[in-house]
Amino acid sequence: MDPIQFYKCLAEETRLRSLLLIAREGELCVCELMEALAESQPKTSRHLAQLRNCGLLLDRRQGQWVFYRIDPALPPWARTVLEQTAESNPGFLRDSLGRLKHMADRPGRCCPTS
Amino acid sequence: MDPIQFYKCLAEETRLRSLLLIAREGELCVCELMEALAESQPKTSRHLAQLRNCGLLLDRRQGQWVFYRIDPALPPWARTVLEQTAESNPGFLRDSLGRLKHMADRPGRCCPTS
DNA sequence: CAACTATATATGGTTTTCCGAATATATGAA
DNA sequence: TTCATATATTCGGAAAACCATATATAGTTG
Repeated sequence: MDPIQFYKCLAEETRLRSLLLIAREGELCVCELMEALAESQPKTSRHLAQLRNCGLLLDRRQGQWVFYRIDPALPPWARTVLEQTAESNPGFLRDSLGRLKHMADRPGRCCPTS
Repeated sequence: MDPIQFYKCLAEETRLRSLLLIAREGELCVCELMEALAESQPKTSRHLAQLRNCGLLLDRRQGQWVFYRIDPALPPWARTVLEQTAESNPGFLRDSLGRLKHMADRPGRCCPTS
């Protein structure tokens, strides 16, 4: 994991929020992230694709939905960075978490999360 | 410290190398960083100014030289991020540290470092 | 098969970032 | 004051990142 590429991935709101939300929730699908972030579908999808291409996220398809999770191969130092950021900046995710909690009809997971 | 602004600062080679070198050495002047990074004077200076304006670095003038150090007000989580990055990516600074060690006529510090 | 939902991608344009070159400022020495 | 060194900043252009819109693909349901 190249540090520069890693930090470029974190240096944008949609991507950083997505990463921290996914790290916290274990797994989220695109429509859940759209709701949590209050962003358009193409924008959400595009940034998730970038995070997958850079090796930060893995995806799995379950029916109509695609669920993203942190790539377990992500090096420990990078995980630590994500954890520190989330723990020390609770306000950064507050609104997104609120919208996620209140979201109706969230798709169910068929397979246990990590 | 806004996480997005912080990560934008880290998402560029000259800036990330400068930060990690300064964190490791305690204090470095512009000409030392130019040598370590093998970059031009305006480029080096411009990125350092940006890091100072964002609250990551402080500077002090000593004679003809300007020494930069990590701003002690930097929140602990951000320091942790820098430490983790440096510790876990030794190769990232190898060449720069080599050039710094072999640099001739490095300016002396008059005042004790932190 | 058609219709619907969820997701992905392509296109074109706007904004941001980055850079080199030139110039300006500050300090120290003569 | 003049010269020399170290650093900062300005300017114009090039490159990269980002976005909204439109369209394509995949899966589900009927």
